[in-house]
Amino acid sequence: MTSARPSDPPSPPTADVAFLLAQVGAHAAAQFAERLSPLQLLPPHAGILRALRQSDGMSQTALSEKLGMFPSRLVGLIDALEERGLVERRSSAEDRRSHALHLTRAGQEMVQRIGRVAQEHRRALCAALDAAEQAQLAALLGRIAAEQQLSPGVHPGYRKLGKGRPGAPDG
Amino acid sequence: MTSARPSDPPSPPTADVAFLLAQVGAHAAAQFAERLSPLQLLPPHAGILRALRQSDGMSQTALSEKLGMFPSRLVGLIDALEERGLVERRSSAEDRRSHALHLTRAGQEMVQRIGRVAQEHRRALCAALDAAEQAQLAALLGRIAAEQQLSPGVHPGYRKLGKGRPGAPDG
DNA sequence: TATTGTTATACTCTATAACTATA
DNA sequence: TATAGTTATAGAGTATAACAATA
Repeated sequence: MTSARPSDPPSPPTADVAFLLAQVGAHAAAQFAERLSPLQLLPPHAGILRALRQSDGMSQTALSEKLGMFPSRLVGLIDALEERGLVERRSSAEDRRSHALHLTRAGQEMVQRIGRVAQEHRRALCAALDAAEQAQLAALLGRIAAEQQLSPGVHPGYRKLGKGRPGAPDG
Repeated sequence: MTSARPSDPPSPPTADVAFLLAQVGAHAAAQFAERLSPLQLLPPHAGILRALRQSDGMSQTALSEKLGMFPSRLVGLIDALEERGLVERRSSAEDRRSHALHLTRAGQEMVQRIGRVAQEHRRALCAALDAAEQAQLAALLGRIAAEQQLSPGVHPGYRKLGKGRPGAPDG
């Protein structure tokens, strides 16, 4: 693609902006998944850990709602995290049906490692841009995300859909 | 998300830029797929038509290479397009094994309709930004795409992977 | 009777492998 | 023997439905 210097006159918007968003976004997701694999985690695992760091002690139902995924899907993901000692299911005394989810010490450390991976990922992904430009990009994307009512920190790939098809490629 | 006014001092880059890219990108892809559904097309179909408009008469092998998908996957997709009279397989006289793929008149018209859908998609997706900001965003994304060596017009969701997992959510 | 979490099942998408017809 | 395209098979990933325990 051609780069645009600041002095270039602004060109009228084309549909390419939307395609570029989908293209670069899918690339970003794939790269992140790859960087995550040495930690033996899949992106949904990381999303769960991230959500728990933000609000520890959620029930599975609450978490599934927050992440927009089916409770049944959560089961296997949490199983894996619990087997590795990153997350703990504590059965509540009040309502013995529900499990409060807590990050263990190891889980908190894993969140730190994920953060470092994410930083390195950002660095490599945005190598073409300097710090100011990256901030500019973040600001533009943040405004789109807000206007499109995307929940902060929740990837659309987690969402459960009523009827429509899931997000297939292209954009 | 908070919006940043031009007067704000540039903040240092955070990993959020990468996540925002994946998040907004996945949203863009999902929205585009939804807008495409009235045309009875899936995103890969649109990708094929787009590629054929650019270089009409390719063989299926050449097309599969260009789009980064397996030839076997292409078969069903092209079947659907041919049944609807959008694409034509012309068997070559020289090498009767290979089929040259051509857009029909209806296929060319469908490409026009897809273009209009893409424009409307872009308009809705980038409603938060004015024309100059959209151009700015496109320029930044284009530089990332170039530096990351993404083929223009080719969505990573099409690619065939050797071993690594496909692009799961998050980012 | 309703709800939490779980298990079981089905469906979609796509990679891999086997096959045919040409070359 | 190799290649273009096709068909058949199998594996992820995830939604839907059925279920057990508790409320």
